[in-house]
Amino acid sequence: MSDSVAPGRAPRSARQTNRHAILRALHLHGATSRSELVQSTGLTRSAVGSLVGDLAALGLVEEAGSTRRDGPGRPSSAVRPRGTQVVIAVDLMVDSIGVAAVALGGAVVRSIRWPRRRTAQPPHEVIDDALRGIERVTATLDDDVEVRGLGVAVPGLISPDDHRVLLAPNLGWVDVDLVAPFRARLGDLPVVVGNDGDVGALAEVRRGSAIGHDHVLYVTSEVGVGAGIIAGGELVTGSAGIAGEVGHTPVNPAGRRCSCGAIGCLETEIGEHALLLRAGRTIDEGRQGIADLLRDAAAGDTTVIEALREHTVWVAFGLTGMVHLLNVDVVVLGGLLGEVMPFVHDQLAEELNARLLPSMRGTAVVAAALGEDAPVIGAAERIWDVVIAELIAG
Amino acid sequence: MSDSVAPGRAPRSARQTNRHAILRALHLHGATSRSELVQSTGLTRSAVGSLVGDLAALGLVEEAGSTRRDGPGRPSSAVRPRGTQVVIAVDLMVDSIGVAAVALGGAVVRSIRWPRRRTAQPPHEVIDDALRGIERVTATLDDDVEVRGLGVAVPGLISPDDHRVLLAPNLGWVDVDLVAPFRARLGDLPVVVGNDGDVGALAEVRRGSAIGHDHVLYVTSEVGVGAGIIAGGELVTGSAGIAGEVGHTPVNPAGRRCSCGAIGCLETEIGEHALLLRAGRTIDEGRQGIADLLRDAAAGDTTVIEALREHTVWVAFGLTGMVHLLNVDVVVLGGLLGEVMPFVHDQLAEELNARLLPSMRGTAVVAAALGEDAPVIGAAERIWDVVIAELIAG
DNA sequence: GTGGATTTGACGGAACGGGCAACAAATGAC
DNA sequence: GTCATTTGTTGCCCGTTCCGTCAAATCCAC
Repeated sequence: MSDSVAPGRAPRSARQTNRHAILRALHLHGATSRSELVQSTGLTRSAVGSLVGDLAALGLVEEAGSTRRDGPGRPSSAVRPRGTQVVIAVDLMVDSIGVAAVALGGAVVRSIRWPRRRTAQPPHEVIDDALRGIERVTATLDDDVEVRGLGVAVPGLISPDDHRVLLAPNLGWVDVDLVAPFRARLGDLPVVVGNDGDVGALAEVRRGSAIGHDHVLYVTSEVGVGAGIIAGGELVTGSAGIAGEVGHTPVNPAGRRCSCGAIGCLETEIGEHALLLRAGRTIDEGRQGIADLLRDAAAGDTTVIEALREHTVWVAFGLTGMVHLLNVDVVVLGGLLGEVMPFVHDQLAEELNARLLPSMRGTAVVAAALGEDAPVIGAAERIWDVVIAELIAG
Repeated sequence: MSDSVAPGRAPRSARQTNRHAILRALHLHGATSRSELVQSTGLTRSAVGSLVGDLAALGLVEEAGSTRRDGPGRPSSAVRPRGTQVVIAVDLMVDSIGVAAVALGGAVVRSIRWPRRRTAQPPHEVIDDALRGIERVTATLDDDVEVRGLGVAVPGLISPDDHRVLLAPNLGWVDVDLVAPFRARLGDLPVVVGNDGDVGALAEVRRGSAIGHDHVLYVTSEVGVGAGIIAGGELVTGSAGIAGEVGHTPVNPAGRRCSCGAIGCLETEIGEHALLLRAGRTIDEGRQGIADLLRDAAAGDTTVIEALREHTVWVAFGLTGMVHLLNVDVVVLGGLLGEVMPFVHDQLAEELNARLLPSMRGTAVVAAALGEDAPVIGAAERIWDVVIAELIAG
């Protein structure tokens, strides 16, 4: 039970809470007028003025120009996060590694991505590769830019306590510590490691196609299938931080054998391999095979279109249980599931709605807006949450 | 996005927050020494003393006697919720109606339950029936007892905004307002209506077999199957307040036709009717049929035992997806699923663990400790949360 | 253009609540 | 019985927000 949550040891911590509320609002919504801040926080003009002054003194925000054209009255000055504060985000995917510098407020300042061999590789090689990418990114940043933290997205199970990678089957990793090696090379910056499904959900709900929704299910598939859950506006990571591991849920007793040993897991029905096999192709083609397949679908290849149709039946089948359990506003599909959406959206919406209870038929299904960048952006959001809390305390 | 959450307009609202923290701790953990409150809240002795004084002046708590026998030092006085503050909780089940008076701190002061015909009945008849029960309960309360609110549990979909019963298939109700009629007869008390699965989960996590756990899945079945979710210590009710409606999730394409029109819903595999049919009995026997069946199982009836075995396979199958998605500490089974646990616990734990990912194999499965009282106790918890917030504000 | 209405920002005083330190009270250990 | 230890109480201090007032900046009507 969340019990020892110390209440606001007012007044000092009340000010922290209020500073946090303002900085968080600026991070999430971008430039905001001071009068809007007064309304959204419920604080008085004097309090907001004082708090914004604090944040400006810390170099986190700046006030610039007036903003308002509706009605009389003195225009309110705009407060916006300064672009000189960034975090670095790293996304270790199966096929590629992405690195980005993301400013307070969510702007992606720099972003690079390069391919990776889809084979098991020892962690230290991957870490070195990522560090070279980080250096390429930081080298191009302006001199006055400060790096405040590092966020990492990994397709695996992450310990919520010490952020070790407990298991990443698709990378071939078992119990890998990423925090120490990264921190050793980057100074004592705060480092956060998150599951790609979890941070992907966070990215889509803050910067992507589910903005403004409090109840969101994000499902993504490459080789594996993962999900991220937002309930009541908060990320649900589960008891051991491994919520959303839906890939090995049994769905088809008449299905193929899964890498986990069971028969007919969701992953064996809606993962990349499943789609390639349904279309009569081999699973060795990887991302390129999927790209080829989608090009053929666009060209009208009936075999591929039929494979997509079958695939979509199983996607709807798998989503039904999750939506019934969670009652979300919107289901966001990333990875392969997002890529095929242009071809299957109508069929998927129809099949899903047919299976859902009448009360849930309004549930929207959309493709991820951020595509393959979702995890890296989500990793940035995760670390920004931590950094904001730390900066405020100082 | 939960955005307009006004931060602590300190200092006044900080005091509310602190009062709330203390009263909530007393409600959840019962009598607590003042020094324990100092530790758990992080406040100073003076602040706790002042806050407890407030609560005592409001008639909500009392200080009585000393408590401490470990080591030297002045013993700390115990603070405990006063039993003169109660809420009324009502549970409208398919087979029965329960009414209880529950004190601050969770003690059940009075509790009655009487059977109901398992047929559709117009709402006003049920409400009148419940009101008579409420009067029977309140009539026996001491004169100095104050009733502060009413909580209702209903097996149906409840609007989170106005607490209307949008749909209760097993009661035969569509869009029923319970709040107005109850409030009309009980004065302007706060009234809260909740789904039986949701409040059942709350009851088990606060007063039952999942105390202390932050991530809990509660699954219950009578005729229908419902679930309640606790994630991060908070009840997850979903976008429209109808999370946990897992009964009509498709699980068995080769199954029977469900009342909802689909084939092989979870409800048609693990509901009461499913078990009765598997054992070769008719579905008209209702609760009595289940009681007979369990008696026969205890007596060693092999047909029934085989039916329970099959039933359990499907329970494990259904739970697998939910546990993979939510990664809970513990799964609590109520209703029929709890009643059969003595016969199937080992098989269920084994089958579930065999299907779960290795990282989740520690997930515990237990029978609900509160049995059929879970919804009524949970309804009391829901309304107490509201009442506590109101009392604190005053 | 000019003056009034309106909204916002800044400043000073007031109230409120928790932290802190000193002291009194209640117990166990010797 | 004395001392160490822990707890409750009291008075004072300090930080934070709130409130009222005034100046500044804009829109609008004339």
